[in-house]
Amino acid sequence: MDTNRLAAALKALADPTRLKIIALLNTRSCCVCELVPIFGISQPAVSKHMSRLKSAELVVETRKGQWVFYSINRERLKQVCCALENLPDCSHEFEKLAEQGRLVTCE
Amino acid sequence: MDTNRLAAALKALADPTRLKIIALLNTRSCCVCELVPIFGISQPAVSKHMSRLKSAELVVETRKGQWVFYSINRERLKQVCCALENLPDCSHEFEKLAEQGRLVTCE
DNA sequence: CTTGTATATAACCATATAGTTATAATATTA
DNA sequence: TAATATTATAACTATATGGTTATATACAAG
Repeated sequence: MDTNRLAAALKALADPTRLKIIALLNTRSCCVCELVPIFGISQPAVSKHMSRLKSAELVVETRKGQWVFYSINRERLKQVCCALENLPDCSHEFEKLAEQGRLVTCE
Repeated sequence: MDTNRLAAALKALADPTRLKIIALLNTRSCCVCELVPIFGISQPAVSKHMSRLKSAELVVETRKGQWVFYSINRERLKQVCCALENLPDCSHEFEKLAEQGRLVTCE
């Protein structure tokens, strides 16, 4: 996963409400109307959070009658963790700097 | 690490520029004047990014003469990964919902 | 077909964010 | 001390974000 994609996924996670939603879904799938009383924010606010998490592929939705159940995408979450633990090598950037004589070699 | 603190740390990481800075520092410590030509943004912009990373304790600074070298705080980054991999248990929230008769038990 | 429940979307608002330029502060060097 | 280089801060701007209310859509049950 390149840094741009990783940053986008982290952005989806980098909000206290969405992060707790992910923690909740890690325990059990649930629907919007269950999340509303937990967070004390409006139903549209919860829907928007779910939409962001869905865009980041961190959750998947399944309609069951009038309810839409959201489940965590553990694969994706694992990918994010792995990407964070295995940051891309950037030596080439330092080589470029060296070529340009911009490398600061201190002491 | 509670979800609020984790969200704050993720926010610091959830930006393409800062994420790449972290990747660069993972290869080698460096100073602001080296980062400026890499990203092609202004020096104050880089300084602000470093300030955010420092606030999140993801980097530490060391002044060496006229330069300020920034190094990655691998411990902290590891903490973030671990926290993401071990999300807090939220069963109590579902128990509360059940008590309130708000749990949606579908099918 | 109408009513009620659940969810999504639209329009809006206040605040946060990532950049800019200008300037101040810190350290080196002549 | 004066001049130069590096970094940080201040003030500003445009855009993104997280919330709101109002409304539309989807499904279930009379």
